[in-house]
Amino acid sequence: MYWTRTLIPTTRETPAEAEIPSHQLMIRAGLIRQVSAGVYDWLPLGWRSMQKICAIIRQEMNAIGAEEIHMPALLPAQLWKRTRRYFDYGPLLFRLADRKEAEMILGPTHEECVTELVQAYVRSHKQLPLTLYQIQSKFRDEARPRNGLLRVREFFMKDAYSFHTSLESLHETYQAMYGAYVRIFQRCGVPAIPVEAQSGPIGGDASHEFICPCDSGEDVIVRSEDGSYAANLEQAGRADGGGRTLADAPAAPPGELHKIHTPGATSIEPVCRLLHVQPRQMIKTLVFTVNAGESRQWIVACVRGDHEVNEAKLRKVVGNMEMAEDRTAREAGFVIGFVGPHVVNRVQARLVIDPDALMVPVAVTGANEADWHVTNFNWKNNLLAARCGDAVVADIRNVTPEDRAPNGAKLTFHKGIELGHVFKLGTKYSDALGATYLDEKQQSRSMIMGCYGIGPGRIMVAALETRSDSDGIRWPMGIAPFHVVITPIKYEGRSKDIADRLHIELQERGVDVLVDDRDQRPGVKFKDADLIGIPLRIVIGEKSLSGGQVELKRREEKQAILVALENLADTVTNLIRTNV
RNA sequence: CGGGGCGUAGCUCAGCUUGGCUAGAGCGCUUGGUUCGGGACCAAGAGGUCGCAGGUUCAAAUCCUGUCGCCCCGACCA
Repeated sequence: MYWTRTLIPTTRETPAEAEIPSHQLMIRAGLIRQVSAGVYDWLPLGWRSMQKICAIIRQEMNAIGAEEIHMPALLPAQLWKRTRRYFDYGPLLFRLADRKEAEMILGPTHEECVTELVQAYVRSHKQLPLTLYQIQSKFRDEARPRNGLLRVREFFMKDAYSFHTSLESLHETYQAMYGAYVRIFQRCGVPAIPVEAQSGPIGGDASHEFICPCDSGEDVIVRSEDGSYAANLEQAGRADGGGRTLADAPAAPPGELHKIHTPGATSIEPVCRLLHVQPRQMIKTLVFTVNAGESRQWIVACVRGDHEVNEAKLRKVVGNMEMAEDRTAREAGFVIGFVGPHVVNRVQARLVIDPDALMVPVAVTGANEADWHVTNFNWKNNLLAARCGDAVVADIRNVTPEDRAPNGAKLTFHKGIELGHVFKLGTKYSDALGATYLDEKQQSRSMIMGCYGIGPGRIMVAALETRSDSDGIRWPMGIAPFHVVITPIKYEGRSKDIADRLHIELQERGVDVLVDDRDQRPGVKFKDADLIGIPLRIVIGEKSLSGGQVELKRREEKQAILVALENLADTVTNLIRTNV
């Protein structure tokens, strides 16, 4: 391809709205252009890279026996109502109506669609296992799209779905996927750490995320120092998270519950400042609700003042709850901002106590009265004596750097970008949509499913975030828009002839070549070549040409080497083959 | 959804506080010339509904109201 025949709108200046490096570079190098919040055009360079990423994904999917299909992005709402996700997915779901007022959605994921497809044609255990995948646009009406391609409303996703007659078969495919994912990220040249993620209905090791460690990431992963344990923050367990019961509450020291005026201090920090206590001496009390149809159950969750409630862990204890709405909670008698555990003496609620909160012998906590807290709170004195029955002790908080991994090792925290997710689904969708098969004994059974997603756009973001330098992008060879950029100092005369010839010669060897045929000063061409980050650059200039040579420079190295023209094609193809 | 910020040339921004005559700069673009190995220089040009609507005023980019869009922090979400 010739530079003047394509569209590579590089810019010297960084657009104001781009904050993270990958976003700035994608715009400056002319990879993408924003159309609206979280919606982007893919320009030629960006699209070339995207297609290479997708090609790698396809090869690895096909290699483990997954078969590509394509499903629509536009889906009938009806299908999603059958699994209730139409209601459960919330405002993240794009909803629209067609001209007949029929409700439609834009798919944020395709479990319903693929399960419905499979139930239509697969009836026998002889047809299973089966793995189908697609690479396709997904739509999510994100509350706040941000950070360029990191969080967007329309994006590509590779989503694969597998169907099985047994957990063993599911596990086999899961392992194959896991292996394929490792190879995909490796071939794309981005680091990706598999971490334990929330496991859903099957439990155990049923879910892994692949995270690229990077400061711009929105996820937090926790690793043990010895590298043997890695999980996302939501999932991360700790060495002493379980085992305690109410009976372990520290004995009651002497002293009465003491009310103290704390006007306007509705959170831990101001209370600590006002009363000169440490967060770890406080008990943080949060109110959640479980809405089961018409009935509503209140959940009061207590963690130590310096800890955070982990909603996923709490959900495992109490079922599908959510943070209580401020107004309704107040109406029910919770003085939001000043709630203490003993509120359960007044309002019917289920109490869940984190072990560390339980072990605070004398605590400061809310007085259940606006602008008041209490000191000298003790579980045995002030609560358990009366209401031991409904309370449970459970690990419901995020781990902190002070915690130890389940295996006892020290923990480290990293931010990262989620690139992919493998997940054992179970029978949630096959049950809801009737995806059943007949087994050898003519028994009808629900298929067991797994699902496996990758965000190709995020792979690109991760590559740019982790490899760029102050001059611009440094594409990994495997996903670079072009392998080589040929930069004639002057695109005329002998230099032009050689550039054109090399272009053909390299292309015939399957090399992707860009010739900078612009009538520009060399400095401009060099700066642009660095910015768009093509891994190899061939400079054709009088200096070396007189000796029958051209300069070959790798983007990540400062120095160019001189290569004789007749050896160039071999040298280039070798470099491409040996570089990822 | 809560908080903050911004919409002026293709891009980055000034002008707005204190209303005033023809709305500016740099980059980019066009033409001509001189240059030519790390974002050249000279000259001449093209390019603007000042986001949109309404209001105040003799007069609005500037003040007021509404609205749309975009960005950031948080909440939500995987």
